[in-house]
Amino acid sequence: MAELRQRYAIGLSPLREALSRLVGEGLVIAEGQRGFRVAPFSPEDVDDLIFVWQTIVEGALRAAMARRDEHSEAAIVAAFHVLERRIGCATSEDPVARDSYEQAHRAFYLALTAGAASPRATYIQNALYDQARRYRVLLHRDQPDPKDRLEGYRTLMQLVLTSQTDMAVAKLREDLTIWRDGLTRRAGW
Amino acid sequence: MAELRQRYAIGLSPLREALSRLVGEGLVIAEGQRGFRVAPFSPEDVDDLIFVWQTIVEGALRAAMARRDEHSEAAIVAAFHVLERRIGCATSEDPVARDSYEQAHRAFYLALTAGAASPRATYIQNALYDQARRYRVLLHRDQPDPKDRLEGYRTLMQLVLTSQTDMAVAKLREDLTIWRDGLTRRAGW
DNA sequence: TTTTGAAATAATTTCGAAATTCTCTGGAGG
DNA sequence: CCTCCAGAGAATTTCGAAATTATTTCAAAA
Repeated sequence: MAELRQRYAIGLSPLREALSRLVGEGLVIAEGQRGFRVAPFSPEDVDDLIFVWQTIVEGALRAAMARRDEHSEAAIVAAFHVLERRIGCATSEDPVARDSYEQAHRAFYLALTAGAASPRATYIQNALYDQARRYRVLLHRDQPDPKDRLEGYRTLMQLVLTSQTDMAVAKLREDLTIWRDGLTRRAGW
Repeated sequence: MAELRQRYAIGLSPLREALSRLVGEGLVIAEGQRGFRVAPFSPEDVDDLIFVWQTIVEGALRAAMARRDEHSEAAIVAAFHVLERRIGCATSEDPVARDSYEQAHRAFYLALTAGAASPRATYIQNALYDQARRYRVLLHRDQPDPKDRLEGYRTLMQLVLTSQTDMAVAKLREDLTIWRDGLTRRAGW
């Protein structure tokens, strides 16, 4: 705690409060009278993360697509457009540029399910996205070609926009499986 | 804050920390420099709550049933047994007795999906259960006959134990719909 | 009469120190 | 040689006061 206090130049109270909220988001674990610690990494944790993400996104996506909202569809196209412009930043060395890509990437996935109009699903997706980031950085060096990834997102978007629900869900599942396998190989699990 | 500090006889630090964690569980909302407040009630919130609950439980239930774990099945039977013994406390006036029923009720639902072995799904289900409690108390006076409810749970359990996945999911969905309609009628929405 | 602005009030937020709790070390007993 | 227990040390946790920020009130001007 002393180290963190110095690093961020704040007192104990705001530090404890920040950590408490990170507990709620699953990034930090608190044990009574034993302080806070970073949530542990493990292959099982990755599987769990992917399982819940898959479940929530599939549910939200089906709900969103069942509604067929015009405004939501426009938002998806808009989010993809931004993602397209920033795809080049995905492998950048500049943290600011990479962050701008990550933001667009998150926004794209959120836009896909925004039509479900579920604040809780959005909140959970955001939390899971942050949790996945801890593993994503492990893959930073060896990622697939940005161009290919973009085409994957385009395919997904088009499946959503043309109401091919099951195909879209399958595409999501496929992407997650690829990601998981890449991570598993990279980490040597 | 002064009132809460008096009520629980604690200082500001633990109070703030407790509220921060409730933020993570969705029971409290924090606005910067404007303090904490109780998360608002609304018909839309009920719909969202039910939607996410339905999504998570369905996903976890399918995963759990796909595994067909012997130990998990035994845990379900055990949890139902406890629920059966405490069903009488459901409409009790004694808060302690009612709490023991609620505990068994929660444990039963958690047991159904425990086979999925997903810490995150369990965490989310617990959080949603706590959130639903805020609405459940509104229905406390006029609840269906405990005996009928117990039979509903028994049916659900048997569907799970006999691997009738789709039927079990349908039963869950039906129960939620009934609950929602009862709540909507009771609150005059 | 309505609006604007400033002072007063009341809230949230932060800080540093005190109190409690846990962990580690060293030694005695089995 | 291993186990158990007590004391010193280091951590977390809590407290009350100070500082910051938001809200309300009241008066003056448009």
